Amino acid sequence: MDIKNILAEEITAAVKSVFDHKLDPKHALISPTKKEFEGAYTFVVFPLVKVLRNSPENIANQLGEYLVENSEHITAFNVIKGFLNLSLDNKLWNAILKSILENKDFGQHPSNDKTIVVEYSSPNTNKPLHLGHLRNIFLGWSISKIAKAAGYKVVKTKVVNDRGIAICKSMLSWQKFAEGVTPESSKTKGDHFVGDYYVKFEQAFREEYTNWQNNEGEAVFKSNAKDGEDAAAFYKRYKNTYFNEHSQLGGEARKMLLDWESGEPNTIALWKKMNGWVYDGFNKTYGALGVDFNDIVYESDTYLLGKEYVLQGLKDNVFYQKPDNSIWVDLEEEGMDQKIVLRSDGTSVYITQDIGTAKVRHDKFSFDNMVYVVADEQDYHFQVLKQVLKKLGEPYADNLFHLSYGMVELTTGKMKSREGTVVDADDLIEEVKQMARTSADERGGLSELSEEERQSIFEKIGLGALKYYILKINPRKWMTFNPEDSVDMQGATAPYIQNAFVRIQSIFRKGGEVSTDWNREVALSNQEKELIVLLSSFPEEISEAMQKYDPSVIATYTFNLAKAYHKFYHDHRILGAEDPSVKQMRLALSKTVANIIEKSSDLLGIGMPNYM
RNA sequence: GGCCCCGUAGCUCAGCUGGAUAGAGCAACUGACUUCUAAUCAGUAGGUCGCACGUUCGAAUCGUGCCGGGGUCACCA
Repeated sequence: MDIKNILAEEITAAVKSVFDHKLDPKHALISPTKKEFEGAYTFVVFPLVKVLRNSPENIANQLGEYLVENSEHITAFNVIKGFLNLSLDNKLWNAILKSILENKDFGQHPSNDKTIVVEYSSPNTNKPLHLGHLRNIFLGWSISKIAKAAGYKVVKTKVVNDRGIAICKSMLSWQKFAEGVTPESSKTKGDHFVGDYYVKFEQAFREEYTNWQNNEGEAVFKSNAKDGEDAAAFYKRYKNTYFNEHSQLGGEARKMLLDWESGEPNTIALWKKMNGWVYDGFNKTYGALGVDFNDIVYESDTYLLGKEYVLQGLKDNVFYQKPDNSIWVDLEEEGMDQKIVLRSDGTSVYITQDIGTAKVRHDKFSFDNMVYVVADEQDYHFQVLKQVLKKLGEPYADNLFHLSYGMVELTTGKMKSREGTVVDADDLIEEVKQMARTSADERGGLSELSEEERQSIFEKIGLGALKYYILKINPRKWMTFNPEDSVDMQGATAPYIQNAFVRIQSIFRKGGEVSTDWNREVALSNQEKELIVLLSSFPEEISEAMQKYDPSVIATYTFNLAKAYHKFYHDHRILGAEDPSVKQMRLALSKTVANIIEKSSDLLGIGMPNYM
């Protein structure tokens, strides 16, 4: 039972009957009436003005009169300009409330027999997760939940970048400096432990580079600097070349990478050991965040993938080869550049792997859609990937979606790992929980609960606040992370939403009992109707969030629902309602609101406490 | 320079598949707790929707051009 559908049908019938015109469903624009006007839903008649060659007021008035006369649901109407505002019968409001209360799966769309693969998180194994990863993880998790609610079968996956020069740096650094210390012996979380050695490598390398600059580097500077380029600028630009051509440490790290690629047993053993430490650490973080995956792809398994497809593409003239044997694709007709797809030595580049991974995934899951949750600095890469797959004739190429999200910046500027201005994920998680605890202590509640229960509540509140703070913003936008705002507990925040839920739980603890059996003629207040309108729109909100790949749609919706409830709660007595039927209706309404708040928040990965 | 994204209240953001007088939250100020949880509610104040043209009954929303900010254009990932 969906109000908008009911109204759309009745309005279509009215248009047919009054004007003998078949209303285009696209023109059946029905939206909740703005608060300052009388009525629950509004039909916009402007699109009919031209075809009916009549004034908006006339059309609206005639339709209104017809509807009040002929519809059992519509009790009154008013017309303002081309807006036909309709009031609905109490019986309908009560019936809708009952149907939502009774439908345990309300919001869940029927299966569409489609599979969607969501790739998110995708960390490197040389350092711990930070704030930027959190935005990625929250978005990926939420989109997975939303897709499921929208009727998809969902596969959550991540690509672990577990190989390459970066992890070799950590390995080499550990070998040189650790003297056998392990995460266990130093009581350090594994990913942080390995990250520390990565930082140590960078420090040692910087020292080495500075030394070199003061000795044989000077000659290189003099012979290679561009006109007018000063030493600082030159050495900044030259850093990579130095690493590859002069550096002792760089040489050792590259040697390690070659050993790894050739499967040298000691190197492989060290690599496995250190990555194992990192995974232990990551798993703790994922656990704390309440997220998981169905499928994990390791780059070490896939980094050679895609080559065969590229060679096939070369045969099919999708690609072309340069004299040095490197293989390229020409996308200039599509407004893009020439891109390399296979190196001259025959090894894969980034995009080669992505081509391979896409194909393998399609073979494995026969997905209909795939979403890559990846930061917007890779917009161009995904445009290219999509176009290349299209050229290769992959049928799913058009169904790839890059959920491109903006960077998270700090109030002090960009996060830079090299400058140590990165907000660590684990630290942040601890801080937000602590803030929730401090806040609860300040208001003196929850003292009667066990420490275990309190801990669980603070996790929900603290993490909820953080998740909501990040997810409420449109993914596309860059955001500035303000630590104070992120743990704000008032206004458009998770705690505000949780508080609405908790208030409802409290009512039921104080003796409220839900029954589906109440007098269906009970009159509802405007606020009660508004709540029902909001509840009814939950399935649509899910569709919209899915269609836009945007969890902020759900975040805004959930806040609006909580807000409407808080207001209702303030202005109405529930347990102390004047009439038993009214009381039952309000209990049913409260229960339904709690259900939908819980489901809707769950789509954001935010849990509801029973007390706060 | 080419391509892409962003620009709405002091701050953070909704609204953008054209629809009513552009909305929230925060911050500021005022008020509401012997009452179902005040992590709440109500009120006041706050706007050249970056600028200019155009499209039409109607533009924050669509188009074109500019201005400002960012990203990207590696045999890195």
